Amino acid sequence: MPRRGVDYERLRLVSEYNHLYKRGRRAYGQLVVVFGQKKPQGGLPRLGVSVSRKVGKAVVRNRTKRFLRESFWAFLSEIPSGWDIVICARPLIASASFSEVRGEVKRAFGRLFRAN
RNA sequence: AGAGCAGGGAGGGCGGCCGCUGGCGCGUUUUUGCGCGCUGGAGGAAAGUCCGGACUCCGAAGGGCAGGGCGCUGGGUAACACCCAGGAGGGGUGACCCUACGGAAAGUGCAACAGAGAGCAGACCGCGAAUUCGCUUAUUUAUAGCGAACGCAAGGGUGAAACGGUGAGGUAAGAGCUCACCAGCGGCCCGGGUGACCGGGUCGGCUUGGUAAACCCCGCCCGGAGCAAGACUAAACAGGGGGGAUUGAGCGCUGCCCGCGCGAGCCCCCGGGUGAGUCGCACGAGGCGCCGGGCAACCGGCGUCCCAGAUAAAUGGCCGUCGCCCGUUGAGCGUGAAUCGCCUGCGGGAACAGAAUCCGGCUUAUAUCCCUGCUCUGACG
RNA sequence: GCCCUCAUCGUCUAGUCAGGUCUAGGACACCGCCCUUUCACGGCGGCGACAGGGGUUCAAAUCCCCUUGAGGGCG
Repeated sequence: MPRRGVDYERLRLVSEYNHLYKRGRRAYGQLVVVFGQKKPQGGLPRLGVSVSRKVGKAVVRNRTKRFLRESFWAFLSEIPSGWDIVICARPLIASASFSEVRGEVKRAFGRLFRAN
């Protein structure tokens, strides 16, 4: 398995999230909504995760975020470089297992990158 | 063996691969950063935010009113609405459990419906051969009967609640009207206890209801906001518009007053910009062990340990194995027979729940398992 | 994270502070009947709620405590 410690970064600024929500490309699923856009300057792919209180309590939200990050790392090699990704959880994800979440993210990524 | 009471504890272990995050060291790099190694990384409730503090700012934390909280006694504590010990009342056969448990003869208020009457109460049915009047019998009186006035509150009935209970005397009928005992209230005295209170004696008037999680009275406590508090650095926008007040105005920490402070340019609203980083931020009323004091909560001494610190926010994913629980396979074993236990194979399950300034409590949620002490019932000895 | 507010028929609300005439009132909606040739309007009647649990009280939508669910503010 190739080493993948370095090859992504995290989104940290509120303005970057808002920019993706307004300008980014979207892919809707039952459990998640994925926003994405290619940065003009390129670089490493960056991930942001958003889980609102509507999803559930703190335990559920934390588990959901871990599932989403784990899914992102699983398909990191399929993401073209220079993309910013935000994965938003939808309320139904609270009762899903990890394999279901991973499948959802895989399908959403497929739709998101299909045009490229 | 069954049922139960009280207290305490655990909240899966080990290993592999891939990852996340804090610290330290080394290497590399102009720096940000990156790599490697070592090491730390959720809970008993981290939760609800219901109390109490620490801490920070508001002026140095002042006074009064208003407002809020608490409420048997003694102790513990930084503090508490918490904890410990005790008292009283109530519940349970019992082990034990529960209690916002000051004051209703300081005052005000409230009590629907029903009922005669609901707070210095009242008379519907009823009771009444005393007293007065009328009528009937009747010459009149007496007697008897009926009705009314009047007297009474024992009995019936209403209600959540009806102004002590039982017995005797008393009376026309009755009534603490009188007496005995009992219950309850108040005063005084004696004894025990730090105290709440307990035990006993004596005297008194004969009884004086409920509600204070209604207002209130009494005693004690509380200034307000909250780490998104607050301090600093950097960057950026603007140097704007409207209004107020104009000399003891205005402002300064909830409402008012006093007091105090600032005080010539101030205040309020609108609009605009940045919304990045450092500190606060983890050594503390700290954990563990031993000894001593105390019934206990807890306190003191000594030794030892450093044990999460993010900021779109860290503990996860996959797998192996052992242990636990549930279901099930087996002409297996205890065993003679099992629905009981053990072994074996297969399948499934493992709760409540995730630190965000930090502590002490309370409350609520919690699969399963373990330990200690005690009670009741049944059987056997 | 910290600090607040609210919860009543299907919907919007009155009543809550000062507990009792509350088997909780009104409007819209819904159902049935009347009116009309029919629909609408109008009239009459009906259905239908105190978020859940406990406590105080003779008595709780109202007072107190806990839980649950919505909504808001603070950098």
